[in-house]
Amino acid sequence: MARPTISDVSRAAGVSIKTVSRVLNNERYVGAATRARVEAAVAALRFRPSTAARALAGGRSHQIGLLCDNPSPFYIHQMQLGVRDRCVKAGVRMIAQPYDRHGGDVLDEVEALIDTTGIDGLILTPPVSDHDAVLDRLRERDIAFVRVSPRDRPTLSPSVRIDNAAAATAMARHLHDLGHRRIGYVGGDPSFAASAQRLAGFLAVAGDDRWVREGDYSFGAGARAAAELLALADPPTAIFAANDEMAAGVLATAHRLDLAVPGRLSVAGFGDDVIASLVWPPLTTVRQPTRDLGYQAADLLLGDGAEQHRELPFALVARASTGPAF
Amino acid sequence: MARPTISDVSRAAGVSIKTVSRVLNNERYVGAATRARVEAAVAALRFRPSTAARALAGGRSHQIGLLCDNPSPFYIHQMQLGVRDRCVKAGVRMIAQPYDRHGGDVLDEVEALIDTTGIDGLILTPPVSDHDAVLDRLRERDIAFVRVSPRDRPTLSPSVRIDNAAAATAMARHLHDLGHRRIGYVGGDPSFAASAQRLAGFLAVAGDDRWVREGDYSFGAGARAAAELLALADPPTAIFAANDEMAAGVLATAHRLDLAVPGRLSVAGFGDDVIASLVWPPLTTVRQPTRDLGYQAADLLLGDGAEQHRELPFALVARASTGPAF
DNA sequence: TTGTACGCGTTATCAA
DNA sequence: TTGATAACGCGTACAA
Repeated sequence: MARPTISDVSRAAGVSIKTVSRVLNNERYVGAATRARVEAAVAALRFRPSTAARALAGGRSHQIGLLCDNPSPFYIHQMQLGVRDRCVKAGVRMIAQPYDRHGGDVLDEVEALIDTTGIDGLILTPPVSDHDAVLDRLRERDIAFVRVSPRDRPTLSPSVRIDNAAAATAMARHLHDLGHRRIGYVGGDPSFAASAQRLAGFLAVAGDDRWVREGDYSFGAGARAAAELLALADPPTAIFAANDEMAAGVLATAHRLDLAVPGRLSVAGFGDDVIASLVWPPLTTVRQPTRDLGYQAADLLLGDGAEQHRELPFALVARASTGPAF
Repeated sequence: MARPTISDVSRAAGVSIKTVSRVLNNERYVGAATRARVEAAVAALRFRPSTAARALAGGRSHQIGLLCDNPSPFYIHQMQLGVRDRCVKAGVRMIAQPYDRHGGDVLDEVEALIDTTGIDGLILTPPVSDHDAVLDRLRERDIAFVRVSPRDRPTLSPSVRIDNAAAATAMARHLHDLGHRRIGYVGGDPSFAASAQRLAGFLAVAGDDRWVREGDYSFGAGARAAAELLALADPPTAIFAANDEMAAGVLATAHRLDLAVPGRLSVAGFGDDVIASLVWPPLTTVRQPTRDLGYQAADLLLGDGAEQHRELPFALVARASTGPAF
């Protein structure tokens, strides 16, 4: 039994092809009885319209793209799940496109995606959300897009974000409130907008950058930065890393130096709270609601286009072992 | 400047539309000079064929699906990257479809995927690789598919796998060689074929199942099983968990009981070796070459169909802290 | 409220 | 080795 087509449905329902099409696309001017008969036929034949034919005839492909690369697979996964959920509800297919921000030509990939699939819109996550060449091309080609956590050009497109600076400030203040006065900070990959925002938020509390070190969101970077910080004459009593993976690295170094015990070094992170709860002692983290970012981004892209920007709340998840250290 | 079409290319190259099509599809019977001229025009216009039109006219969509759900986002991510790489090389688009093995109707999702996108083939990862209803439907509809790590029906389709039993045996033997005589085991979600295979491999060395406990691949399951095992009158001196996340859970319990120090409890896992290196002490793991599984699966699907099955090697990554415990 | 005719961009068929 | 023409399955424009 081959795949049914609209004309099969129209025959079964005793109406014209066009009427079936109207029902499928929720157009007005269809009698209730007619609509019911068509819907019954669609269900009976398990008919599903061909994306290819729709794209060719109508100019809409009912597909959207999701461009993702991130140091954390958790981030990518949650983002995919969030976007996917809303796509399913909207009857649109998500084309998740993992890409490599180091190798490869992103601009070319994006154009290939647009040209071959005919996607109706695109969701960009960092760091493509600030890739000017890509953004400009999307504008030229008049492709709708939503950016997740962009740094620049706020009016260019709808976007969703969390307030990274405020989140980092909240964590720094939390550590300060616990009694910490020398707080170390391990920064993230500067190609991500979030990195600078988090650092700024941290400095708003810390004041100076004596205990600030560079990182790149990798475990190794966290471990190395911690080694450097803890070798100082006046080492920090707490270290806040710009993501959970680096925080795990900090913790590994702390273990090596026998400092990973309650009352000694406190370690905090920022992220999806997955790694945070796997390591020991469990990290205190600023939890980023990644899946919600996906929901909101998809909603903005699939919605009526009226709304422009959404900011989501973050959560500070404090855990026992981050208590005062002296 | 709108997207160029074949007819733009044919005009630029001074040949017919059909000839351009021949070049694009690597068909025979195209003169070398003609081919060169067409290729030049394609490059100049940055032409890329529309998937929609190709699918409609030719019956091939140049798209394949990848159906993934897994307790580990690392697994999903690596699998997507592996499959994607080979798809790019083959000029085929990967439609990565994260699905939810608990909620939702997988069979329906698969059919929707096939009907709407017209994919030419499908890669199934556990646990769909053993979902009989899905497999039967794919056969009925004559959709090519490759399974990753299937348990049953070996002749049904090409497949790629690792020898889970041998891997678990290797780890058990490793622990035994280190001097461990009471080795605990935390099993995985029974809906995954790998779980039974790994348990069998473990038992081949361990002999009896006194220290075997059930798990579901979650951190909490590992933590609970470890608490149970370590409360026994004759507790294990090492615990081997069926994945790294449960191993991290075991470790958390060990920390709570002050056993996570060299010379006390040794903990081993199985997985992508990412969590393994984030926790402390670092786990000894059997590393599963997930990205390679993706490469091979895609190669089998996109290849000439001659080869049927491939088995990939695993690696035992031993780390310092898994030494003898007495 | 419903139906008819046409075209979207590509591949398949068949002829040259 | 090349080219003309008819599909593919659906949405759009317009007529009824």
